[in-house]
Amino acid sequence: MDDQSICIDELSSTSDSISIPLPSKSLQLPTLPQSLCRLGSSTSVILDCEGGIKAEPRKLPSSKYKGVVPQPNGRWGVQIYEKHQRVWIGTFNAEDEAAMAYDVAVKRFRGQDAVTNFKQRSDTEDCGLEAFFLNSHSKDEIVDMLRKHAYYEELERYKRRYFHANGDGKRVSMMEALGDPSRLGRAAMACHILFQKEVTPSDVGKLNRFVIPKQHAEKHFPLRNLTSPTTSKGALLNFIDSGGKVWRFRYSYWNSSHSYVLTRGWTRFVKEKSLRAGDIVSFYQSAGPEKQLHINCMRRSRLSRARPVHPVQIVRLFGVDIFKVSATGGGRDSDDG
DNA sequence: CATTGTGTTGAC
DNA sequence: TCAACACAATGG
Repeated sequence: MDDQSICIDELSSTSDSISIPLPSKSLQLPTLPQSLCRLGSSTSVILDCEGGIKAEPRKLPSSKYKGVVPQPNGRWGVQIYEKHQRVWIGTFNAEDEAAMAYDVAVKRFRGQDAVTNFKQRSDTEDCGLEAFFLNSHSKDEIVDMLRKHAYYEELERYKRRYFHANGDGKRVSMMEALGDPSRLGRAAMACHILFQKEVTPSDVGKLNRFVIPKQHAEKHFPLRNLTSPTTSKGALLNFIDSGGKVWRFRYSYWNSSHSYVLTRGWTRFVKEKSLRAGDIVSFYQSAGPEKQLHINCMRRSRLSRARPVHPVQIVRLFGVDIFKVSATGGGRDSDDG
């Protein structure tokens, strides 16, 4: 039951060509995850083909990693699927290297919370930077880097810029880290803010409803032509929070109070987020064909107390809120909420 | 020529 | 969506 009947033709004198020695240090891969040192690629075992001398059908050893497929020459191909179509990520000598390439691709294609082969780093700053780097490039660009085995080189280059600007130990904002404004422009397009609201006591009370200011509702959530299933009872809208969790609310118009509201599911959100009156709830939408809606909330703090919530520009990127404070304001900006 | 990565199919 | 398989396209 063990085998997948892996028979490698050893007809040729080239003993086993399957186990590829890791290219000692082909590229300084960033701290290969510990978890990958198991089983390895020891699939060079030759299973006895009972009595059979017949030439075996060269069966390629399948990879234990997602998105990784064996190549006839013992190398490993990487592919990801999107919209019924395969996107080829490239070929790699090491199976682990291939698996990591898939992880990079899948994070770019499906977001930070996508299923990956390896456990992702827990370093917040590092992850934030990589997320930013990833999403500052198109999918094509990322795929190109991976194909050319230049992704980590490029990423390190980007990080060096960041840490250099940060040389004296002072923290800099993501804004500054970007350096290239055009990059920010493109990245910011990935997700833009629709509107914010300071929640009222009744929004977090027992009514299980959140009132969306009419102007914002009609502008961003027109009930008429929503793509979601819309009935007389309203529509179901999905929102993704900063942790990648999906929240589904019923969205409808209450004739009695002439207001647009989120109802079913709202209390659950309030409870999990420990939402309190005065907190700020923000709504975002990703650009592109997806138009995915996002929701995020934050404790009333310096931000909203100093000002009536309005004057601060916020761009939410990849789970990170980026605050652009007017130069005339505090003078220095700071991230780290 | 070696190798890539596309065409295709069938499972989940 | 996904990988297994076959093999045409690729390019050095």
